[in-house]
Amino acid sequence: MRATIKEVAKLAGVSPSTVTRVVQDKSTISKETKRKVRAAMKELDYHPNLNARSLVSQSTQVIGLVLPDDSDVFYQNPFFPTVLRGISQVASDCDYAIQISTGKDEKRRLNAVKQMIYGKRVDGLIFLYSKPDDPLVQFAIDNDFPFLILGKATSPFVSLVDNDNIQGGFDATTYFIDKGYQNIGFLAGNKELIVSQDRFQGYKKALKEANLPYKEELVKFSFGFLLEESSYKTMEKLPLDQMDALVTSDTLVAQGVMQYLYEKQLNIPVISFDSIKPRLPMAAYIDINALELGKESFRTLHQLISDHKEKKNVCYRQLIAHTIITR
Amino acid sequence: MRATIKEVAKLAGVSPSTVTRVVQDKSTISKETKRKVRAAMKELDYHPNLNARSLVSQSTQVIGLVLPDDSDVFYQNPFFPTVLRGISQVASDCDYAIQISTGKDEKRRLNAVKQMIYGKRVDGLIFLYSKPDDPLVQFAIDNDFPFLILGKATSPFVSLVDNDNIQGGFDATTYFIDKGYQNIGFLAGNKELIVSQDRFQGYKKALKEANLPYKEELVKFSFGFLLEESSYKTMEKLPLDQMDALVTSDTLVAQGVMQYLYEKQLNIPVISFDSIKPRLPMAAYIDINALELGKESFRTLHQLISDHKEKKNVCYRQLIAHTIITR
DNA sequence: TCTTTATGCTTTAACGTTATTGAAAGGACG
DNA sequence: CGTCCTTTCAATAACGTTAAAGCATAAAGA
Repeated sequence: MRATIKEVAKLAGVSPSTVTRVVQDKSTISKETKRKVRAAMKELDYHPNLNARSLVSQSTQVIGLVLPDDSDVFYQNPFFPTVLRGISQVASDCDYAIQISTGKDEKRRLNAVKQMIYGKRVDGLIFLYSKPDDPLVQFAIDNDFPFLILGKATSPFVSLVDNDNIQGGFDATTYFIDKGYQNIGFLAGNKELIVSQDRFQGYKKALKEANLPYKEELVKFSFGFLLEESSYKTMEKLPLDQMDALVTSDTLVAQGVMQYLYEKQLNIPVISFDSIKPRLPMAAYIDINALELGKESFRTLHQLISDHKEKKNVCYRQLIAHTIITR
Repeated sequence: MRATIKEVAKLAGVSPSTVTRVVQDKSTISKETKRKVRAAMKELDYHPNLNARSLVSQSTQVIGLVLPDDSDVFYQNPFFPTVLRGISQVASDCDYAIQISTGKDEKRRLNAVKQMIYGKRVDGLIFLYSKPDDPLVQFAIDNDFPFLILGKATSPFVSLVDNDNIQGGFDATTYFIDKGYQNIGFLAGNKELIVSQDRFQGYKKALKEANLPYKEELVKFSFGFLLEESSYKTMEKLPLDQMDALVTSDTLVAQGVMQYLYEKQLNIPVISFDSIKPRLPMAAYIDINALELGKESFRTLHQLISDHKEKKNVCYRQLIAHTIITR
């Protein structure tokens, strides 16, 4: 049986609350008392019961991670483990533990989130996905619970951490401009996605600042369930002979593009976005720095949690810088 | 502020312990009392404080997942999210939550595990990796804490769930034998790994049962940090002209092999092991069923936890069947 | 000398739940 | 009519911790 704080107190010849004060190391305690208490803790191999602590202190030092549905592609994405690592690294440095919530369907996931919040099992939540009108996010809002979305905004006034896609599109395009290319194409995935829109916006901005003309015929959006294949096909519609470089918005798009270029024996330099080093021979890629995204998520949530304790109602929106990696 | 059990009791006109009994739904309670209590719970939107519950009941309904080091390849492996999904599915059906432990280095991860066990934050642990003399596993053993390894045995008497690699090697080889091939090669990764050994054993067993001769020259083990490349090179040492089919032990090995065959324009059918559908044009692959591996892990741990409560000291070793997927 | 202030510790009362014990009420049975 | 169950509930005492308030003692200032 594990030793309790009372036994430590008795052995050290002090009261339980003194042991607490030594553990917390915040109040004024004499050297001698500290020594005695620490010796007693060591001798009895004392470790506090965190449930008891959470019960009285109203805080758990645990955060919850809300994962997307099982079916979500996110799961197969190397982005996910990397973000997890980032969160986990900072969390463990701050002595926070991580609880995750996932499940077969939305009902179960909502249930898990309810348990976390109602059951007082976590101090805050990070949503590792973003979709409009998500009931789990809404639940957190309704309960005035500290949370943050890693991704796009789905409602006003929610905090979030995301990568700067406008800047990304800008940097990708500028990379080619600096190399002297004049006719730079742009091929993105689903036009409805904010990611695509933002990167496109960055693309246009780069052209404008370099005083290069925007040519509509060099821009295409592909769509379809199999993005790789639809991008392959969209390539056929682009005037490749008038293009000397191509910015793509996505790993899958890039894969379709590269496949096409390889088969047609074309040599157009391509830049894309990814969170891991792409296996394809691209000119360069924008590394979206999933690790830092994870780290900053935790830091921001941490801030949100302490703000919440002080009844402050704030909203943080952080954009994480990427790195451009050239071959 | 959240309603407590006392307020529910007062509203329903019963004692707090009666509310508990209604929640647990195990004792004999009159229909009428149940109705009143449930109505009160609903009206006050009551949800129990799980920390308080855990404190007194000495159980948390949470399990811990111990992930490997950040540096581990496992992280980049699609195996990981799938196993996680499997665990999570069954866990959520059993009303268990999941806490994860990972971190930059072993020291931090050990710390996290200590917090989980000492702090009474979880009822059991699943290790999502297996390596010899792991201090975290040893810690669980020393503390007589219920746990299970998803993977190979590292010490005697530890419970585990793993895929049946001997059977896998056997089935892979038999697949080719049934097709009429007589000269089946075997190429594995690191010979020291139990996985390689087991699959090799299955390979030999299949040959023997089919009364085919075992030809040592058709068997090679490659090794090196970059398994894909070393496998590519090992291919040069195999007498491919005397071989009409090849069993490989691993996705990465298979990738090197396929690359080699593609470049040399050779047409030797290959079979490999994987947890997702391989992108390469292989003859077939052994799907190691990561989802079921995860599910069974939780079920077994669940059993271990209740065994532990009854002071039973048992050791389960489950092997999960794979599926053979042909093109 | 008397008050103030700082230091160091203890006492007390929670936090919100559940397990245990036992008691009241009602019925069955000899 | 008393005894013995059953059923149904309540009272009480934990579970292990911390926050808040209070009480000494010693040092410093007036």
